[in-house]
Amino acid sequence: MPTIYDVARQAAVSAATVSRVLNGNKTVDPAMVARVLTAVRELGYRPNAVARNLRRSQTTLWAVIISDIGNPFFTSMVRGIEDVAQHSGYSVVLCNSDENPDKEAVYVAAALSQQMAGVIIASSGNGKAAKTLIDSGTPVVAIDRELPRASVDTVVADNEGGAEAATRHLAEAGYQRIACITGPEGVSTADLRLRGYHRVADGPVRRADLREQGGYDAMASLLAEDERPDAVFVANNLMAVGAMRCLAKHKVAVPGELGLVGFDDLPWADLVRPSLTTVAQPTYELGRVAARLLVDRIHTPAGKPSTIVLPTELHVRESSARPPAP
Amino acid sequence: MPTIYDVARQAAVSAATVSRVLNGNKTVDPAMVARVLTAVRELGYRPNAVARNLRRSQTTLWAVIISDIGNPFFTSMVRGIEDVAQHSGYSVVLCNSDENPDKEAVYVAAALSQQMAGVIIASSGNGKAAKTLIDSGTPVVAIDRELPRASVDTVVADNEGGAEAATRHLAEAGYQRIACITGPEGVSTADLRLRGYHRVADGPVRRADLREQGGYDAMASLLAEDERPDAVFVANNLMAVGAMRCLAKHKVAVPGELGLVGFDDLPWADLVRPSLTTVAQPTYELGRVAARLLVDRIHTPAGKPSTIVLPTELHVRESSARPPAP
DNA sequence: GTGAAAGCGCTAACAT
DNA sequence: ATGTTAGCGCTTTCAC
Repeated sequence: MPTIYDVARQAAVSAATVSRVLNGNKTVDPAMVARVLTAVRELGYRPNAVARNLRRSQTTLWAVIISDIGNPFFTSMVRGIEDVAQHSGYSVVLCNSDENPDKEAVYVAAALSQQMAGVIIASSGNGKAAKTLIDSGTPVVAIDRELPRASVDTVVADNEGGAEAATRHLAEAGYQRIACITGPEGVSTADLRLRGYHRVADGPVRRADLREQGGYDAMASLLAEDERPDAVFVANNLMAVGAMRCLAKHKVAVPGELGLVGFDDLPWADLVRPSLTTVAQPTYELGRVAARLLVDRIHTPAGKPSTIVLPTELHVRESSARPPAP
Repeated sequence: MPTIYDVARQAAVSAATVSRVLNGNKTVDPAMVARVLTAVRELGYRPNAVARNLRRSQTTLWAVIISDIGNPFFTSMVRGIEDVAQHSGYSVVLCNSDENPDKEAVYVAAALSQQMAGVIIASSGNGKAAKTLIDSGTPVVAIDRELPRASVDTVVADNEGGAEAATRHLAEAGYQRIACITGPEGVSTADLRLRGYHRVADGPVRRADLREQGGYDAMASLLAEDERPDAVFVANNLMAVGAMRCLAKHKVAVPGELGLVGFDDLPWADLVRPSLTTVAQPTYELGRVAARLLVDRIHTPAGKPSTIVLPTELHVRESSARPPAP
């Protein structure tokens, strides 16, 4: 790999001049610019970003730490982030923590030691890992999930309101005994959606990991209750799929015997049988807003952190239709 | 941020000793090790990975360049890669090229200038970008899609065989006029699956981008033919979803009026209405194998590249059921 | 407008 | 076993 000195020699200028040309410094003689550019092309020179980052003690990389790469919710969010990042001259590296706080800690440490320009994080833990980031002065934006006890820019959906709307929708359709399957305690989305549910209903509650299997198991446990619920609000899309699978397995008719609403839309919620009523979040927009906050924070490290709450939207489909009169 | 010299001063040793301790060099006095570790903790010291990378002129980072983060096929693959990487001491950064060769080129350039230890790539273009990588000596593994005109380790599924099996399945079910929707010319998966299809059938063919909308449009165009096909083999999962949407929109009964088979399974292929017959690939395994090849290649840069082909499996569901007798 | 020189933080010869 | 020293490739004062 040729270095900047090789280019300098080839173009018969100093390394400083090459650097200026490559960084778009306007005070360079056009003739020299041409010579440098030619030399760069001839040698196939590529600046060493590692050296540059060391010298500047910063990079143009963002770490985006998400908790489940298999969840379409996150992938759409990432798209939103990427689009803004690209426009603002940053590259995005994606880190998948897999709902595992240890993995998350590893990625946080990496972001730190790699001098990432900023981090967008949907924390799967108590935010302890994220705290190191913030303390170190790295610009951080929390997305989807709030960071407990941390003063940091945050972008979330209206979890409580969305959950309330979903539960109310079930109640108004005539369901009597509405249960709730939510995520682990301490994950802000899980707690807030449970709270929204509790504004309307007070049935049996299950906590599960936020994956399909968790939803399956939780639903199985609800079906085993003496007095079965006649509707369930599931606070996460993947768990809702798991719940549906469980209901299909146990031959429980949806919405005949049991009504179902999920939180987070799925790209194929309308194609499944029955089609799934969901609380949709503006995922792409969530990503865009978070990215814009991060850009601002990088430019103005001192400003006061802001929290932005985006509205949700209830998509009514078959799974929550009015139950047959008793 | 404290540097290694701050730690050295605090522990009253040299920076070299701190470095030795931190890198697990066994030839350090246990007493000094303790002193250094204490100092590290007291100062909250974190090694600067950028400086280390510069000095060692290499990193422990892999770039994984995929073409569509929204496709569950890729996310499962990435999991397989991550699991092996973690075991081998590497971290994975994910780059989403969005089926856009320009974006891909940007990420390839980044991987190069960031001195990535290796790259796993599912190229969305002609592999021109990837060529720069290989020429520079960066260890590269092609996954899912072959890199044309490049001698490089490769892991793919049996695209031709899988497509042949899918088409034969439709033919044996009694379908007479089987069409094919495949991807862009030059994308190896698209071309090979088309070839597999042609081993059995010779109906109308459409090429579309590999996304849902592409499948929708292609199906619409097939429906507009004078002589409508009575079955379609769709060479990609997302396009299959688009095709299903189109058929639902036009009220074409599946499998009553038209049989359908997709390539690449979907986590919810069994939940949609009708459930979708697919050619499943061992996605997770694809990732694991690619990662293992990359580890080997990093250790043995000179060895001869190998190509590994993993078998596919036909998952028969409702969408391809026998058509009603004419 | 251009070049010389210092230094980002770390590691690895080399010397002791 | 430990310290001294040089240098990875780049950017950025500071002179001229």
